[in-house]
Amino acid sequence: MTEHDTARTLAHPEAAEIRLEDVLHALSDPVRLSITRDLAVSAADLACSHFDLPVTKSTTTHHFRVLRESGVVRQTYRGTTKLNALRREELEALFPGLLDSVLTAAAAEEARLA
Amino acid sequence: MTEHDTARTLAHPEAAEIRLEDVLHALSDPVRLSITRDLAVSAADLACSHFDLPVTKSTTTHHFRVLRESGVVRQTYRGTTKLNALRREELEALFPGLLDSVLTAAAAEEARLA
DNA sequence: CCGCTCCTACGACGGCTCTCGTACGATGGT
DNA sequence: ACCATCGTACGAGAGCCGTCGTAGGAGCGG
Repeated sequence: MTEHDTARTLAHPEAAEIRLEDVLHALSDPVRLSITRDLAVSAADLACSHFDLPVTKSTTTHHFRVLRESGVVRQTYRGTTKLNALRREELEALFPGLLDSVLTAAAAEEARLA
Repeated sequence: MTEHDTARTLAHPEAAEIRLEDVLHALSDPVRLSITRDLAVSAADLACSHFDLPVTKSTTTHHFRVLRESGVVRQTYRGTTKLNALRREELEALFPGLLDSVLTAAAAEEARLA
């Protein structure tokens, strides 16, 4: 290891390549929506292992890949852990208000069903 | 026919039964998003046959059912034709700003890719 | 009554999705 | 050097999804 940024890199779509349908599809899964909400309220990036999800690690990996490939999150390796961050600014520039309204809607629905 | 509202009725979810994940999933399909956009800019309700979609009638029926069962549209029979209307007020009450931001995002993406 | 149009039902097919288990690579600490 | 931890890859299975064709029901107009 020459540096600590020798980390493997992950394929992310450019902002211009992000497709609305893919974002909506990514957010239409309960597990992924939950991940997205957790990221939204967290100040710092979160490691995959920080999430308490009702699925196995294999499935968790799958969901994070869907979120990354759809452009919802950006992932970077940091040692053995992988950090996740919402691509807020980019999504806001592409689809103004969309992410916020989905997050608000998710919170409203949770409150409504509780 | 005793009246012209002898029309068969269709099962719609109550407002309280509408689930965010179902709405997002409904809107994540290009055909259904296109239908939704057309309904949004139309003053009156639109018959299924008014849409020029790249799929057969069978598939069109399927997509309208997904939209109806997810709570995005309300469908009523009017003679032989079936009229479709967005459930704007109900969706706005449940998920404020969501539909508008999706519609705006779809328009933005269309402009961006053109 | 007959036909026309609009839409539906059903079955089918290919493909994608969500899920898992097991086995493995990569990193960092001891 | 070793091992523990974190995440990945791969294969597999069950189920859903989008698509179609064909056949048929419901209503309208003649």
